[in-house]
Amino acid sequence: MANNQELDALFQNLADPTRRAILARLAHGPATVTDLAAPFDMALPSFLQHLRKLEDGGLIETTKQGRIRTCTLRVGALAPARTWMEEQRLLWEGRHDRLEDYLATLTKGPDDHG
Amino acid sequence: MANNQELDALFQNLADPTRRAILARLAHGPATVTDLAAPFDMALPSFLQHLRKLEDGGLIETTKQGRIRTCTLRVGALAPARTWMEEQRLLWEGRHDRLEDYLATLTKGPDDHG
DNA sequence: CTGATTGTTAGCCATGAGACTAACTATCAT
DNA sequence: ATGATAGTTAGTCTCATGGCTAACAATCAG
Repeated sequence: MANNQELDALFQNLADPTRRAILARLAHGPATVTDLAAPFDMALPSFLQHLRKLEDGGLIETTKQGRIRTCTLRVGALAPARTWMEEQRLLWEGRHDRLEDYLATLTKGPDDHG
Repeated sequence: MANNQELDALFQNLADPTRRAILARLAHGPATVTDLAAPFDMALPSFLQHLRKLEDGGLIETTKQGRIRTCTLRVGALAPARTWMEEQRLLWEGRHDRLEDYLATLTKGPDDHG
């Protein structure tokens, strides 16, 4: 099971549309900073902050060669998030059995003014 | 495909450990505000803000009966997030074919200081 | 060396998140 | 009515986020 803080950072990273778009674009293959930044109506330094967050969160890797920095997706970085969601779904499904049971206790309560 | 803003709010909601814990707890069945709040070392108003965020984000539903507010999970609320991740994964896997190709272009570059 | 390209750093600013206390409302029990 | 219980509202505080400009560093082309 992933650490709480890891999930915090992961979901936090995914909570931004710019960063999700970056990931989606990188999914098609590596790209340079300038190429990545082009579609966004945003100053470069602002954009770099997003890249840094993604890198800090382990979602991408970057390497610099000359003045060109190339960004690559870190496949598998999303795994902890998927795992958490899967756990949730299993719990929810397990709960279905008990739902009817719970509803029964409600109608048996001392007062239902409907 | 889910809207960007919907995903923003969804992932933002999941980026907090308190809120994830609330969801995990609710996965076992509905609970009242006080019951939910008990395990957290946090003032009630602070806790309520989390509940409100979850409700605003459509992750939970709440109903009040007398002075008791009962919170319930909204099953399926996580679906857009799961869908986005699944899309990502498909893209990544599709990319694998082209990875070797890409690496080939690198080694053919003007300079590899390896 | 000069200048363009590519990225980086530093510093500023507005906003929102997430916590708190204090005071309040509404319900239930007696 | 009184008081306890359950939740709410209002207002404050601090810090992180995400944007900007301006200036800088480093590399490549000529």
